[in-house]
Amino acid sequence: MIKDIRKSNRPVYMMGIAAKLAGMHPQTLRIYERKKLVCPQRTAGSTRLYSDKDIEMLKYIQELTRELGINLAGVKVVLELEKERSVQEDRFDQIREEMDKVREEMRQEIEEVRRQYRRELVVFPKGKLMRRY
Amino acid sequence: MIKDIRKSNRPVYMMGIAAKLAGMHPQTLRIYERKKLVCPQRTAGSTRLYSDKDIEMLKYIQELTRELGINLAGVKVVLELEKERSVQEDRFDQIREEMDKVREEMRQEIEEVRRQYRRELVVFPKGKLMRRY
DNA sequence: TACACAATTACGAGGCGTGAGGGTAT
DNA sequence: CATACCCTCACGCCTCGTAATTGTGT
Repeated sequence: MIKDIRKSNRPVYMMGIAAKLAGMHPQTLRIYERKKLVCPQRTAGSTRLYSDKDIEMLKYIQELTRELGINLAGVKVVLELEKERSVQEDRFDQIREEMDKVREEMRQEIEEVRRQYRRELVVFPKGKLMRRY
Repeated sequence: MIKDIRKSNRPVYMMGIAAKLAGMHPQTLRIYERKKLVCPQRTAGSTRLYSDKDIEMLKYIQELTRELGINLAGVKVVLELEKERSVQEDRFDQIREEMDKVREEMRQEIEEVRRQYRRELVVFPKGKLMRRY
C-alpha cells in the first residue's frame, strides 16, 4: 500500500520552510508547540522538523483561529472533539457493516434449514414426498 | 410523563436572578445573548426571562471559559460539536436497536420455516414421515 | 564564516468581564 | 415612585501574533 504523501508523518521541513508553507510566522509555530497543538520532531541539535501532516494541521488551526476567531484553548478542545467524532464515525461504519454481516448469516442459515428439509424428503412416483428412510 | 423541572424550558427568571443563580455578572449574560450563546425569552416590555435550561447552559459555558480558558467563539463551536455528537450517539443507539430487531426477525423467520416443514410432515405408524397428502 | 534556528522578552491589537450613566418597564 | 430592567460606552486584564535580542547549531 502506497502512503499518501500529503499526509505523511515523515519529518522533513525546518521551521522556516514549514512557516512559509503554512503561511505563518515562525514564532507562532513555537507558541503552538508550547501549547501542545503541533509538536514537530527534533534533530539531535534540537532543530524542529515538521511533517506534511504537521503542515496540514497548521493550516487547519489557522482556519479555526483566523476565520472563526477561536483561541488556542478552544482549538485544543475542538481538535479533541473532532478526533472523538472520527472515532465515533468509524464505530458507526463498523456496526453497520456488522449488521450487513448478520443479515447475510441469517439468510444463509434460513437457506440451510430449507436445504436440510429438502434433503430429507424424496419424491415418489405418484408425486408424494417421504422422509428418506 | 412528568417533565424534569431541572431542564425545563419555561422562562421564569429575570436577569438579576439568573445571574445570581449562575454566579455571573448580569452584563455577561447580555454579552452571551449578543453572541447567540444563551438566548432567553422576552416579555412584552423586552425584559429577559431565563429558563432552568438556560441556567444550566450558563453554568456549562462558565466551565468552558473559566476552567478551560476557551473564548466565546470557541464555546460556540464546542457547543455545536457536542450537539452533533449527541445526535450521532442517538443514531448509534438506533442502529444497534435495529440490529437487535433484525436478529429477532431472522430468528423468527427461521422458526417459521421449520414450523412450516413440520406442518407438512405427518408421522405414519411405522415411524416414517410423509408429506400430508 | 554565514545563515537559520532556539529561547526569552517586550509590545500592540483585540476579546472579555466589569462598572457607570441615562432611559424605561413593572 | 422605587426597584430592577434596558442599552451604550469606557476601563483593565489577558491572550496571541509579531518583532527584537542573544546565543547555538549546521
